[in-house]
This record gives sequence, C-alpha cells and structure tokens, in this order.
Amino acid sequence: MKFKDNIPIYLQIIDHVKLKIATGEYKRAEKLESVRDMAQKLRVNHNTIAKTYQLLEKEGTIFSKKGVGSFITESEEMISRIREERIFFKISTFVNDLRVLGYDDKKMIEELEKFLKGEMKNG
Amino acid sequence: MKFKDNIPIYLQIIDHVKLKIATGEYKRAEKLESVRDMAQKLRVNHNTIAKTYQLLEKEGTIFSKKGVGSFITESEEMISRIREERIFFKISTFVNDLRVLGYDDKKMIEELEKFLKGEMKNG
DNA sequence: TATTCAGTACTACATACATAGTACACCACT
DNA sequence: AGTGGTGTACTATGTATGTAGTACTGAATA
Repeated sequence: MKFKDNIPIYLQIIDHVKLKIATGEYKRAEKLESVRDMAQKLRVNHNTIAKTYQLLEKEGTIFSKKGVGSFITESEEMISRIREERIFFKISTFVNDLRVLGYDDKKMIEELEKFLKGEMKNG
Repeated sequence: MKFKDNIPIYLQIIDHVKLKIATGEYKRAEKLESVRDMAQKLRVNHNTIAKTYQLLEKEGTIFSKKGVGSFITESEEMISRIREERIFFKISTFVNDLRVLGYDDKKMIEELEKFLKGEMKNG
C-alpha cells in the first residue's frame, strides 16, 4: 500500500479498511489482521495501526477483544451504510466540484461520457 | 473560508487560489491580496500565506516582487492548463473511485443521472 | 500452569504544521 | 529623504503525527 504525503497515515488506513468493507472484500464479523501483522504488512509502526483500530472501533466499524483480535462489525446494516455513504460522498463531491467549475448537469454527463469513450481509445 | 482538519492549511489555500484561477475569478496578471491582508481575511498567520505564495510561485502559478506584491501568472497557457488539469483530475478520480466500488460505465452514468434528478426533488 | 498471541498503554524522540512576534529588504510615492 | 506597504527571513512555542522500544493485560491453548 502506498501512502500519500500530507494526509495522516492513520486516516489513510481507516479509509483503506472502510473501502474493503464497502467493496465486500472484508465481510461481516471477519477477523482483521492483528495490529502487529497489519503494521508489518503496511510497513508502519504498530502504534499507528493501534490508533487506526481504536478510531474504527469508536465509530462502530470494527470491534476489538483484548487477547483475541479485531473484527469487522457484525451489523449488516452498518456495512450497507458504509458502502452507501461512500457512493453518495463520491457522487456528490463530483457534482459539486464540477459545478464550481461552471458545469451544468447536461455538460457534466457529456464530459463524463466523453472521458469514458476517450479512455477506450488510449488504453 | 472554512478549513478542513487533517489537511494542512497552506495546501488548502493553494487549492483555493488555483480554483479561483480555474473558474476565472482570478485573471491573468491580476494582483493578489498582500500576504498580510490575505492572512487577516482567512484568519491565519502571515507566515502561512507566505509559504503558500512561495509554493505557488515555485510551480509558476503566481509571481512575487519584493516591495510590490504578488500576481497571477501572465501565461494564459498556464491558466488554461490549471483549469484543464483540475477538470481531468476530478473526472478521473470519480471514475476510478466508482469503479473500485464495482460500477461499470453504464451504471456510473445512470447513478449520476439519478443523483441529479433526485436533487431536484429534494432541493 | 506456562506459553503465545492479542489489544493496550506508556515514554522518548523526531518532524511537520501553525502561530506569534520581530526584523529586514525592496519598491512606490509624497 | 522619508514613509508606508510589500515580500522575506528568523526565533520561539505548541500541537499533531509517526517511529521506536518496552511493558502490561487478557484470552486461547498446549
């Protein structure tokens, strides 16, 4: 996993975990990698992963048991919400950003279609 | 202007300036507010604005003259590029993000259209 | 019971960010 | 020549982030 500068690593890992939940890669009640294993895999300090897991637990996305491990939430409703909120956020961000740049609904859709067609030509 | 946590203020101001260039609010060779005035307006330290302007100058977006002020680039080509790069980035980010979530081109456009229609109902 | 693995907690250290205050260098203008 | 506005530079301080190392607590298991 590659981290961007200028954004705290622990926030990027939080997003990384929630993305995997949103895509279904992480499933309900599934055991996460341990704090130390995840730290080694992502090449960060275990304290950074501990902070990540603690914040994810605080918002209910995962839960941790001392001596046992950390697990994805058991609530399917929570998992659905994570996915839906993510989709809504991505779309509304896109719409807002392009409107600020002067795009109306029609032009927005046209430019998106043009982009998708142009991609096919190039790669 | 409201700043997000977790993203350095000076980066947010850089984006803020470039957005105003992209939208045409800031025009070619236009004089920017002074370091101290901009600082007061945005309620940040003047050192933060100084850093912002210096980074914007390093990438050629603006230029500064000691004792005179800071100015938007004189290059129309540069201004066009700032706008075009911004649009490309927003669209490609959107496409990538939704693909990761399992959306193909068709569904992507459908969901965008649904979002835009849904907005009309609500507000 | 003893070991191992798990989350958690703490100190120490370094760097980036942001503020606060001050000072200097440069330019325009009176 | 002097004044004021400009960018620039510097020190000091505090907070957040991240690493490094160590140690503790709890649960599972041999």
